[in-house]
Amino acid sequence: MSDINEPRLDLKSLPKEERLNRMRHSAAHVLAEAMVELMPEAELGIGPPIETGFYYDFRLPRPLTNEDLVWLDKRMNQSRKGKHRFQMAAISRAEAEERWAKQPFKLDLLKDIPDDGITQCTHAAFTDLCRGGHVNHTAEIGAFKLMSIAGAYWRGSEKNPMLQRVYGVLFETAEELAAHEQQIEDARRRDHRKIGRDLDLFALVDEIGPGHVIWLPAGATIRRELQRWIEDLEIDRGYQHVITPVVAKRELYVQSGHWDHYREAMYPVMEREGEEYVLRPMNCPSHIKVFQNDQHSYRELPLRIAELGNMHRWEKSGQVSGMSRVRIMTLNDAHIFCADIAQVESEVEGVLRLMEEVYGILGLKDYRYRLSLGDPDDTEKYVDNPPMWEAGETLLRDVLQRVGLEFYEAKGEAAFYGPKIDVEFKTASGKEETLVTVQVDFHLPAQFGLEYIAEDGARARPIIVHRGVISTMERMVALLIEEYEGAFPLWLSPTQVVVVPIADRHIPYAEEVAAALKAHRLRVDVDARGERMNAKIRDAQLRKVPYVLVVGDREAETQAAAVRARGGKDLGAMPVADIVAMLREERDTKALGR
RNA sequence: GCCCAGAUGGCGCAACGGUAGCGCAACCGAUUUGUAAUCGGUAGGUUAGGGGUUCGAUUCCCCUUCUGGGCUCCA
Repeated sequence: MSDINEPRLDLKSLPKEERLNRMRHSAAHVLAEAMVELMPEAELGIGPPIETGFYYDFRLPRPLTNEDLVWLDKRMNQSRKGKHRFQMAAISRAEAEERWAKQPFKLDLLKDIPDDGITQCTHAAFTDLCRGGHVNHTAEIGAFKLMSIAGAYWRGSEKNPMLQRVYGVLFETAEELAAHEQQIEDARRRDHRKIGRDLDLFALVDEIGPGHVIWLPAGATIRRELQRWIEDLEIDRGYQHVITPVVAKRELYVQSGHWDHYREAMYPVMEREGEEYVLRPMNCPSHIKVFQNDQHSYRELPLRIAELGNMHRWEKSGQVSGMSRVRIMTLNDAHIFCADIAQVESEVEGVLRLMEEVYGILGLKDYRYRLSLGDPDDTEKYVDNPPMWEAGETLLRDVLQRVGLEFYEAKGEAAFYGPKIDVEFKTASGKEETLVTVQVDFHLPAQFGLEYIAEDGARARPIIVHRGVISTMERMVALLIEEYEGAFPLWLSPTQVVVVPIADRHIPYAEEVAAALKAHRLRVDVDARGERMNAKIRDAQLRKVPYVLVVGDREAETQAAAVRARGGKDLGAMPVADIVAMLREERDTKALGR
C-alpha cells in the first residue's frame, strides 16, 4: 500500500462546483461510515455527488426507517466534529479483493478498474473503494441534511438487485441549505397537482383509473384556448388537420413495427368476432393511411398532416403522475411527408422556428434541446439500418446548428425507427420531462411502401418528419400551471374577470357590466353572494382571477367600474368601454402580464 | 414493473385498542358593507375496499386498489 495523498487542499481556490462536489462526495463517505456502524452487515454500493447533494446505495438486512435517518444524521455530525482526515491510498487487486471480500458490489466495481488504478479512501475507522475527490477532513463537508430513503437498482438496471438509497442535500453553508429547503417548499406550492385541485382544473378519480384525466370546466377552458391557438398557427403554416379513430386493427401496428417495439406500452388487445383491435399509442400509421388515400405528386409535397388526438399508452404503474405522466393523452402531432432531404431540412427548420415562437409566447424559458441518437449496438431496441440512422442524425444536427439553437447529444435515446430532437424541460420539482420531439423517419415509409410521383415520372419514396410543438395537452397544461403558479395570462385564464357588487342593490349594474364584457367573449363571473366586498376580493385573488371589477353607487352612475388587477394593484375607476378595450388588447396579444 | 411510505367529511389536519373531532369550504339566517376573511346557526364521514386478530379496530395483521418519494421506462 502506498500513500498517494494529495498535498493539503486549499478548498477556497477551487471553483465552487468542484468544491461542492468534493464536499458532497465526502459526505457520502461519512454516511457510509455511519451506516456501517448502524448495520455492520450493510453491503455498500456507490456514493456520488449529485445536483443538490449526494446519495449512497446500500443493501441492508432490513428496510430503513425515518428514525434511522435521524440517527445517521446525528452520527454523521459526530464524525464531522472529529475532523477525520480523508486519506487516499493505492492498493493492489489482491488487497482490494481481500478487503471487500464480503462486499459483492465493491467486487463488481473492481472488475471495471485496471490493476494500477485501484485506490481506496480512509477516514476515521472507515475505508471505501474510491477514485478520490474529497475535502481534507470531515469538518469540511459543509451543511447537510439526510432527506429520504428510496429504492434504486444496482447500476441502474432493473435486472439487478434493488438497493436502498439514502439521499442527502448538502451546501457550503447553513444559509444555503435553508434557502434550498425554501425552494423545495416553493416547488410544493407550484406543483400542478396541488394547484389543479385548488383551482378545480382537473381531477383524477380512482374509479376511472390512474392516468385518465378528467378536465373540469376551468381546465377544459385553458385547454380549448391552447388548442384553438395551436391549430390556427398550424393552419397558417400549411398544415391540414385530420381526425382519425382511436382504435385500429392490431395488424396496422404490426406493419408499422409498433407491435414489435412498443407492445409493452400499449393497452391490451380487444378481440371480437375473430378480429383484434388496439387503442392507438401513436397516430403515425393513421396519417400514413391518410397519405395513401390518394396518389401524390412531388408538387404536393411537403404534405403536412396534423391532428390533436387521443393516444393511449400503458405507462407502468409506478410511472403515472398527475397530468404530466398519463395513460390517455391528447397529442399535438403532425406528420410531414417530404420528397427529399432538402425538404426534410427545411421542414425541420420550420418546426424548430415554430417551437421557438410558441414557447416565447407562452413565456417558457427553462427548456433545452437534445439530439437523441440511436445505438448501433442495440439492434433489439432499434431498427437495424445503419445508413438510415447516419443520414438522419447528420441532418438533424445540421439543422439545429443552422437555426442556432444550443443542444446536446445523447446516445441511445432515439425512437425505435429513427433519431430525433427532443425538447426537455424541468418540472417544478426539478424532474426532467420531454415536452416534444421532432423525428426523421425513413423506416415507416418503407414499411408501408409509400410512394409519390417524382418530377421525372418515376416513383419515389417520401421521408416522414414526425413532430409535436405543444406536446400533449396534459403535459403542457401541467407545465404551464407550474410555470405560472396557477396565475395564467389573461387569454388562458378560465375566469378572466370577477365583478364584485358592493351591496345587493348593485347586482343589476354588476350584471350589466358583465354582459358588456361577455359581448366581447370575455369570461366573467358576477359574485352576488351575500358576502362583504373584501371577502369577494380575497376569494377572487385566491382563484388567481386576473381582474376584479368593483362596482358601487359611484360606478353605476358613471358607467364605470373600479379595476383591481391580480396581485393587488388598484387601477382606479375606468369607463366600462375602456376596460373592454384594455382587456381585449391584453387578451388578443396574449400578453404575459408579468 | 421494482423498493419504501401513506390513504380519516369537498380541501387541510386531529383522535393511549373503548363505536370520530377541528379549521376552511358548503347550506340557512342576520348584516348591505369601497379593495385580501362580518356574525350566528345547520348539515356532512360504513375512517379507500375486502378479510383476519379481539369482548371491542380509524388504531394491530394480511390482500387489493389508489396516492406520494425514488429506480427503471417515456410525450
